[in-house]
This record gives sequence, structure tokens and C-alpha cells, in this order.
Amino acid sequence: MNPENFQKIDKIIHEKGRLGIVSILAATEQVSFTDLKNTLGMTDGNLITHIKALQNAGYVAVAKTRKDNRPLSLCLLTEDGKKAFRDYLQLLETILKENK
Amino acid sequence: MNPENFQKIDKIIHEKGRLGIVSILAATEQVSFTDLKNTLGMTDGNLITHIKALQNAGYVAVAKTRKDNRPLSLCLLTEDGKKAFRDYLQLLETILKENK
DNA sequence: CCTTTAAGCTTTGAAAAGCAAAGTGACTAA
DNA sequence: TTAGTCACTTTGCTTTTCAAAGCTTAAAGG
Repeated sequence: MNPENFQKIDKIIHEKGRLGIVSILAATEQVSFTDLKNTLGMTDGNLITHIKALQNAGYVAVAKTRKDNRPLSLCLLTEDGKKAFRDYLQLLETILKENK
Repeated sequence: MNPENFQKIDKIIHEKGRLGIVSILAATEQVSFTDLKNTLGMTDGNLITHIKALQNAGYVAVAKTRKDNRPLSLCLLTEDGKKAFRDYLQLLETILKENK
């Protein structure tokens, strides 16, 4: 049991909602705001707040495009985001192992 | 990738600080306030707040004893707490597997 | 045209959570 | 007696979370 591991947890990714967002982006490369919302069952306001937090951390980039004459915000993980997520998963695994 | 898993995460345990507390208690059965503080490197105020949150959730019990004429608060996981932690670890494992 | 409706975000403000500084109370050594 | 320390607790400030309401653009109906 190494207590330092807990302090190392990346709070940006660790949050429930954002963990969902990042997981989806890690699996799917590029996902729209609306798809994220529907998939995760989050409210608009909640989702955009978390996306902003991920953007501020430099983990997610948002490309504002249009489709069928409607806004279409495409979200994707940056390289930093991918690395942060890999590190996060790694750390979780370590913590899991220690707790068995 | 099952998005429901993220919503299932137990927020009480998921928080960084409390995850540390619960892990230690799961491994060590009974730990004093001061030992928790030193092991986790948390401030007094922060630690007691998290312990209270765990108590309110029914996950942790605190026995207030004395030793060498000083207060000694012994913390331990309740059965509910043990179960909640097991479930949490299980869920993390599932999430980890899905992200590989 | 001009209103209404809807999609797709954004803003906002209230509520909850996190955190450390200051406070308390019981002892203890000087 | 009083200054100090230990072991918590309280307090209040800051940050974060979250959903309701708002904004903007676009199509549909009259």
C-alpha cells in the first residue's frame, strides 16, 4: 500500500463525468457534443462544463464544425490527454493490485 | 464501453482522499486519526472532513478511546464500507478492462 | 416575411465539496 | 501558573459540480 499513489491521481480525469468523456474519446477518436450527451446521459450544462475543464487542462480539443446547417462540435483527445489517460489507467491498475 | 458504469461509481469512495483512507482501513483493520494523517500526508481539517463524510455514508465507524491520557480516535470500516469498497474495486476493474 | 419550434450549444447562479487556518480542550512539563 | 503540545473540530473561504434558463442559428408553418 503506497499512499503516495492516491495523491498522484489526476483530478481532472478522476471525476466521474470526465472519466466517462475521456474513456469514450479514447475509444472512438472523435465524438460530437450531442453524442457524448446522449451516450453519457448528462445534461448539456454539465457536459459542457466538464468538456471545458478538459480543454483547460489541455486534454481535449474541440473542433466547431457544421453539419446539415447545424453546429457540430467534435471533441477529441489531444496527445497530452491520451498520455494523461494512459497514466491514469496505469495508476488505477497499480492501486487495484495493491488492494488485493 | 458501457457508459452506465461511470454513473455507478460511488462518489463517496471515489474521491482521492477518501479512497486513500478506505484503502488503508481495508488493509489495516483499525487505524488512528493521527496515523491516517501522517500516512496520507493530509491536514487535520481535511482528514476529519473526509472521515465524517465516510461516517455519514455509514462506511466508517470511529471509536473514541484514549491512550497515554490523550484522545485516540480509532477508525475502521463497517460491513457496509467493506462491501462498498469491494464493489468499487470491482467496478474499477471492469472499467479498466473496457479501456484496454 | 414573421412568428414558432427545435437543435446545439453557453451562461449563470445556487448548492455541495474540498481544504487549511484558526480554535478547543485536555494534559504536561517548567 | 502558565506556556506548550497533542489530538482533534470548527469555521469560513475557494473551487467544483450541476441543471435551469438563455442564446443563436435554422427550418417550418401561416
